[in-house]
Amino acid sequence: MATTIRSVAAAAGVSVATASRALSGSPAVVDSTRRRVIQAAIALDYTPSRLARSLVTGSTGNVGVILPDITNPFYTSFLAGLEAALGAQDIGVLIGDSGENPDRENRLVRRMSTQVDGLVLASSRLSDEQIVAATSRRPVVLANRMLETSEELPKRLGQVVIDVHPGFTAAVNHLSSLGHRQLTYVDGPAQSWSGRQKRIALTLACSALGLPLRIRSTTRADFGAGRTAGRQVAAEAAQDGTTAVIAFNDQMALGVLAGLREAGKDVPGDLSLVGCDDSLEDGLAWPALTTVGSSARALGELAAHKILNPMGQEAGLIPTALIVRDSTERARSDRGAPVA
Amino acid sequence: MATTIRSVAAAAGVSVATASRALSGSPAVVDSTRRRVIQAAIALDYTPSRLARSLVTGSTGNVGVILPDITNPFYTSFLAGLEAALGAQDIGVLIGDSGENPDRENRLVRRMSTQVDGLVLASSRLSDEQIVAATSRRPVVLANRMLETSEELPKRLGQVVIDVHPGFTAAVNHLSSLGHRQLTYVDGPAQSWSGRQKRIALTLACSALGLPLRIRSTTRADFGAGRTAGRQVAAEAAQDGTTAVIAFNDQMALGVLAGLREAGKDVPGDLSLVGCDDSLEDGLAWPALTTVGSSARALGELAAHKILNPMGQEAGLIPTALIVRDSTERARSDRGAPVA
DNA sequence: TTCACGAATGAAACCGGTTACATTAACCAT
DNA sequence: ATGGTTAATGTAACCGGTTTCATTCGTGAA
Repeated sequence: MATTIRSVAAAAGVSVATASRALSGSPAVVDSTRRRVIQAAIALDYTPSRLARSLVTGSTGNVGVILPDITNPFYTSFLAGLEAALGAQDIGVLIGDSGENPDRENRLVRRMSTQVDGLVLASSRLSDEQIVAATSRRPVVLANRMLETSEELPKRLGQVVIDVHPGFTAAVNHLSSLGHRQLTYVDGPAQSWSGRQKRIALTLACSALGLPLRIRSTTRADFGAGRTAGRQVAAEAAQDGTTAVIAFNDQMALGVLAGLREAGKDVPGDLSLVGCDDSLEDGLAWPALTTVGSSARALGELAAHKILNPMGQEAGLIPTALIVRDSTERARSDRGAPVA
Repeated sequence: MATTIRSVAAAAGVSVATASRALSGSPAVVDSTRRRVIQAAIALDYTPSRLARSLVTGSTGNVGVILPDITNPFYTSFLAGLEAALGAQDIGVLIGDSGENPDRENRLVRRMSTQVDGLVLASSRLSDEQIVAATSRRPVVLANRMLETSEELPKRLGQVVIDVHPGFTAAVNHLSSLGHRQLTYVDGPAQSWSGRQKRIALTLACSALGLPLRIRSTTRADFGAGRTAGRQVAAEAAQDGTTAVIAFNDQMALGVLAGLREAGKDVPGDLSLVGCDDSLEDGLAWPALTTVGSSARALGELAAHKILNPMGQEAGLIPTALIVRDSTERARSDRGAPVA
């Protein structure tokens, strides 16, 4: 039923070898023959089977991507960047949603491994050992995660991450200069590697300024978790003196915003709020959210590049910067006072 | 290097045929043998090659999905539903972003066709003929789009759509009962099938009530297009008397919201606003957006079901309903007047 | 005892491409 | 003319599984 290369060869009156060579542009075939073959292929509407080709060449022409949550705009942008960069090279993209579940993620790795040339794991929830193990199946690029190992990295492992330091220290400096003296960080899930990076960056920046930092952990990184955290922050702000909140990502920041409002707090009137990722379209939040921005899309493109050119062991870095909008304001206690 | 079924067979001391049977659970293999083979497979960390299997069985175990824009939350939810439903059956998902470009979409169809068991085209930008042509390669499920053809449908074509009528007529009735007498619909791209459905539903509902409807078309369905449309609506509202706006989708509604605000208009004070898709997380918009809701996720799940069980020619339907929130309010001209 | 039959396993073809190697033919130098 | 190159094409093996068909062996009936 399907039109194979043998039917094309027959139609063109040549052997399958010649047909294959003619279609793949080998120079060892004379022009007149090539024309005949191509004409036959067009006439029969022939499309070569990627499966068969992959089987013999050993390269499949597609890569697998595993994300913790397709729905999250950060991963969506990441995926868009990745897909665009790979699609431009005519490479296919297999996706899997791990639902932040390591077992599921591992199953996806196994499942995909035999039909991709490489795997991109975004914010992987696997253990270092599991990741190293995956490496023995296919080349792997970690995005938004790095191995803890100080030993030499597996040869077939690449890493691309967002460097949160510049953005988060800028955020702390910004809040400090606005007179905020007690910050609260609403963290994401404890296993998250990037969450830890953020905690470190914030802790560093705060201690450099002698500012106290309160860290509030959550189990998920979504709107709902942010909301309950927001309510709690509001309830305890009177005691602990928190006047500014930094959130793990923008979705949680929106949740915090909602939680604070439910508790009768105004942003930025009562508390200032800083998000992360700059994943919200203009005007999507009200007030517009001050956020630590970085391009998830750029991260995706970098990951694509890394999986195609495995050379280079150093981690690829995408920088962050603070994007000041309307959700941060001078601390109430500091209002009217001269600028520091 | 890779561990193949032959190495497993050798290790277990059986032929490849027996190894294959043992692993695929054929009853024609005695238990003791099966155990030996399985042990060998585990010892060698054997994972069967999907490629090789597909080549001979003719079924690949994955489906392709083509979306106009991965970044759009509607398609993201759709994709999430689809991936979840297919993943549960251990079916892989290949994605492609057409960028709303028919040529690109066609290339993706060709590219994927040899490595998937079926194709899901979401809001396809292809012509009816092109879609029918794709059908001859693989079974196709159209999502959010139907063929115009009155002739018999190709046997291998399924359709799943969102039935916009209930939601949109409810929206019109809702606005009408609030005293709005001139509505403006901010449409999406003209080629969009679902856009046409929405125009039809609105026109019908309005004429049933004797309400005039102004339709404003745009070229893209994103925030930016909504914003410029919002500015224009604000500028002309004084002349044409528009007091309520319905948007093609929530992203555009947010754009319209931003555009109106830039022009000094308040929502819902000056104008009421209705979105579509209910794609925004709780509290993501301010004020919370009244919207015509339907579950893109459910549509994705239905598409997954349809591609797995091709039986049934009738289009699958996902209903819509109006979700009233805070962006719609009694028309200013009508305030203080008794409720109709 | 012999034969038929069925159960368990093995040998080999096959899926649709690519590619190493063999073959043919044409051309040039001797 | 003859032998050696080289260019163009053909033959067949191969990728890693599945599946058809053949083979072997044990068992029960004749």
